[in-house]
Amino acid sequence: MHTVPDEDWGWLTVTTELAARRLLGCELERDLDDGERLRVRIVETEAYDQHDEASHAFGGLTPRNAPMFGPAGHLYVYTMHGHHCCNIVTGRVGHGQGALIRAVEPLEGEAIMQRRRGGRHGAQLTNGPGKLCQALDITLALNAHDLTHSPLRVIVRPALPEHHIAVSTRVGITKAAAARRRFLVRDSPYVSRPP
DNA sequence: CCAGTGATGTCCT
DNA sequence: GGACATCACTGGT
Repeated sequence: MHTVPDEDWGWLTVTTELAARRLLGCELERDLDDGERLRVRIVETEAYDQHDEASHAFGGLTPRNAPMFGPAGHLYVYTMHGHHCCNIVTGRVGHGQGALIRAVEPLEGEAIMQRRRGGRHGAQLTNGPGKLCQALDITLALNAHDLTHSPLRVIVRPALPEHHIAVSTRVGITKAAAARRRFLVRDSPYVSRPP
C-alpha cells in the first residue's frame, strides 16, 4: 500500500463516466477513530456532473455541493432522508462532477461493519449508498476530505476488463432518468440491485 | 417564513 | 406496498 502520487489521478479528471467506471475494483480504506481499520472494494457507482439535471451540481455552486466543484479525489458527503451518501469528486476544479458510491464489498473489518449495521451481515452490510456510509462511518465530518490520506483513502487497483462491467440507468432519480450512467461489477452479489 | 422535494433505508401491514 | 425519519435547497408567500 502506497500513497498515490497526484500524477496518477489524471483519469479522475477526465469525464465523470470514465472515472466512475475506473473506480470499480478500487478500494476504500477507512481508519476509524478507535484505531480499527476497514477496507472495502467498490462494486457500483453512478456518474453525475453539472450539465446533468439529476446532479446536485446542476444549477451551480451552493454551500452544500461545493466539494463537487473542488479538486478530484476528494469526498463529497450529503444527507438525504436521514442518511448519508458519498461521492468521489471527479473532474477539474470549477467543474461540478462526482461519482456516487452505491455499493461496496467488505474486505477487512467485516465484524465491525456488522456491529455498525445493527447485526446485519453479508451483502446487506454495504449494498446501498446509505448503508455503506453507515458501515464505514462516513458522515459530514468527512465532507471534502482528501482521499489520498487517512482516515479515508482510495487505493487504486488495475482497471477491470470491459466485459466485467455492466451499465444501466441510475437508481432513484426522476430527472435524466434515461441516462445510462450506473456502473456495476458484473455478477457481484454485493451490488445494491441487479442492473 | 413555510411547504415541498429528493442520488434512501427500515419497519410495519 | 406504504409510512416515516430528517436536512439542504428551492420556490412561493
